[in-house]
Amino acid sequence: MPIDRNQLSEKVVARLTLYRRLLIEQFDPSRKQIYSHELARLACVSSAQVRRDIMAIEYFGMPNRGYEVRELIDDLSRTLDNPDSDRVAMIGIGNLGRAIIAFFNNRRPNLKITAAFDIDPEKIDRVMYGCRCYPMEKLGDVVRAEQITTGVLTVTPSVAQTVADSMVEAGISGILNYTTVPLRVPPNVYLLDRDMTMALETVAFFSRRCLSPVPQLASRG
Amino acid sequence: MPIDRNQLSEKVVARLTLYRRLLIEQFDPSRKQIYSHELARLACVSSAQVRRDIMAIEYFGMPNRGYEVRELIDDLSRTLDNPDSDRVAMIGIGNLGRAIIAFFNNRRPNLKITAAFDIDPEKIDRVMYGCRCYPMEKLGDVVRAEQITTGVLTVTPSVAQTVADSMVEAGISGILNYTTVPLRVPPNVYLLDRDMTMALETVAFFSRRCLSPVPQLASRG
DNA sequence: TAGATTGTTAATCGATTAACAATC
DNA sequence: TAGATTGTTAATCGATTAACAATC
Repeated sequence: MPIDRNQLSEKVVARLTLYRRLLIEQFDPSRKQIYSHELARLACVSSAQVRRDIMAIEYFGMPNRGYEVRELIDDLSRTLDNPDSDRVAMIGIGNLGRAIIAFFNNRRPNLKITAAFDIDPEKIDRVMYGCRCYPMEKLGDVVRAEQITTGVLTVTPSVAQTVADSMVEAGISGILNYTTVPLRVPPNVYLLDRDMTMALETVAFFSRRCLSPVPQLASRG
Repeated sequence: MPIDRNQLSEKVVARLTLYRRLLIEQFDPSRKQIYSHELARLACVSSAQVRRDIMAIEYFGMPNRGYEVRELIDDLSRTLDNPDSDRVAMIGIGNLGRAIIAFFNNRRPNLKITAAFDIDPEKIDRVMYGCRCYPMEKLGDVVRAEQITTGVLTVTPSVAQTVADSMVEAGISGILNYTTVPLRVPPNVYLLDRDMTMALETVAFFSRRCLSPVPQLASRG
């Protein structure tokens, strides 16, 4: 029975992607099995957390034997991956946009940013790290033609909401927002805000007292 | 009576920094008062959320009058700002590190990255956006000399934990982690993980769920 | 069998929402 | 005074933790 995607929370999905990466990249490949506490150590979470997350994708281990690594990776991929592979667009090619493209298209071949958009005429038609830059007006056309579902937003604050609106109109249903502007999107579009200013100000605040904030651990992602 | 910093959660602090920025940058400066629902609209949160957050810093508005903007900004600053201004270091000057330095030292004068560290000899002693680059071995000395409390980590995954350890040893008590490695830090050090890979994979996952054959247009405007 | 690990259930905790009373 | 907004209290919801039973 396939997993119900809608049952998985943002945090769970984020941790599951981490578990898979750790299993592939960091776990001793000669080992066939892994215990929850081993994975927990790598991911810096509790072992109960790991077990609960894995149960959420309906894969089950064996008492005192742990989890079959190969099977676990496969089940994680079945849940996390799109059969038709995701296409991602970068909107805004400033310093940050370029850095993110370089970051992904160097290291993570399974998650590729295929198109980029900017208003600067000098950048149009350039290709960086296998990613071509189009003029902003072409956003709708390219997104539809290449069936892009996800967009990373790094434009200047003043146009952030406007550009986000046209992304939604073009059919993008997931936005990773690196601008400093809180975005308003319809409920059927998934939005993740990664405001760097807020992040650094928050860290600076808590670093002063050398005391962790009261509630939960810092959220990953 | 001063606010107890330790009572404020990570999320509340993040929203408070956002409210302050919105009040300063986006709110009509001729208006003396603001209602919670106005601020809520700018921040894309509920008005109850705004009221609760503001109550957390023990500033109180008046029924049917709202909040005094000037007083509210001052009280936010009293809670959020360090009297001696925070000093931030960037550790690792790749594409991402440079982009973040440019981002902050251009736009946000009140939060300056004063020192950078890298192992590449070519980068040593260069100055970018008012931020000087030192060799990694000088980390401890510079951090102590400049009284740096906060660090942004953008080094390659293989050395992330080692470098984080030396940051902690140097006296840094807040780390903003942009690497893909979950870090282990002592409980008296505040850690915020901002793994871009996890973020993009999570957005890609949920954008699929939202995908509908006929994309719904934004209902607003 | 004994010990370790797994999955399950109940308890706890925090954050958000809803309902309401207070007040300008 | 009436209406709108504020602060307070109770209810709800979700996530995590703790205690326990099952099993290899």
